[in-house]
Amino acid sequence: MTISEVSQKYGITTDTLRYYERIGLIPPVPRRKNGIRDYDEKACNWVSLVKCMRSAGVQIEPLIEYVALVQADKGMERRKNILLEQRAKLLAQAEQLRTTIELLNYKIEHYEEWLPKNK
Amino acid sequence: MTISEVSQKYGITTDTLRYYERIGLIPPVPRRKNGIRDYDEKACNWVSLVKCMRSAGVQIEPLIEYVALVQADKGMERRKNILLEQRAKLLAQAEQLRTTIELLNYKIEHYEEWLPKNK
DNA sequence: GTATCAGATTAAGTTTACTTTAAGTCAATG
DNA sequence: CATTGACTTAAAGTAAACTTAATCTGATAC
Repeated sequence: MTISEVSQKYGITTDTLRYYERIGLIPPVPRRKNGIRDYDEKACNWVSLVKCMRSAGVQIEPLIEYVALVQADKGMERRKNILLEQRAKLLAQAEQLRTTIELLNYKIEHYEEWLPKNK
Repeated sequence: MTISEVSQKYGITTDTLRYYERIGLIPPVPRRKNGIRDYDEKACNWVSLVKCMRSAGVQIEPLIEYVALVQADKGMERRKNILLEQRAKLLAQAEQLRTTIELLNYKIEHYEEWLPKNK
């Protein structure tokens, strides 16, 4: 799979895909002889994982550490801890989101009452 | 209320409070004769609102527009739309968060199974 | 009365996460 | 066989949201 196909499939620009690889957010992608990237299933799965994490707002730094540990096939405890830490953050974020959505619901209702009367 | 009291109350640095005011994210705060800010209840409520929105990830730009409209006491329709737009974004974000938390749950479980056996 | 400390302003600097630019390679098409 | 278009790298640039630095003012502590 070429980089532009992967780009299309996951909605990530080719620039960003190369950037992710360069900084170690995804492991090195297999290449053809001429140096052109040829994403296999494993590489795609990494892209998919990173896309999921990033669009939830997981930071790049901890992900880089995680990816490096998986590559080196070590640090199982540490890897689990990274996942636990990130999940904790996302849970807190979800809670904050809930609160703010409630507030917005309340405010929007207020406008709903007000607008028909005065318009 | 002084700026440092407000800072403590909401967990926002004084620098950030001044920054927010400067860019119009909160309306001008009342001052004492010597120019020192004296937050009244209204000002505090703005801080509280902005804190809530910002910690949920609502962008500054739309909030500035919203605050300006409220200040000018106009654009009710537009104001409501801003709130609707932001709520829609937060709902989408909440959904993405849910997906990613699920994925993390799954992965963490996997480590939970694996670790006791091999450690 | 002078030192220190909260508060003020303006402008420049920082961080995170990309994005764009510059410059080059290579395969295929007209 | 030149040109088009996708691919490559390295380095510089950008956007959003603060943060820090430099400098100043005025009130209270010793």
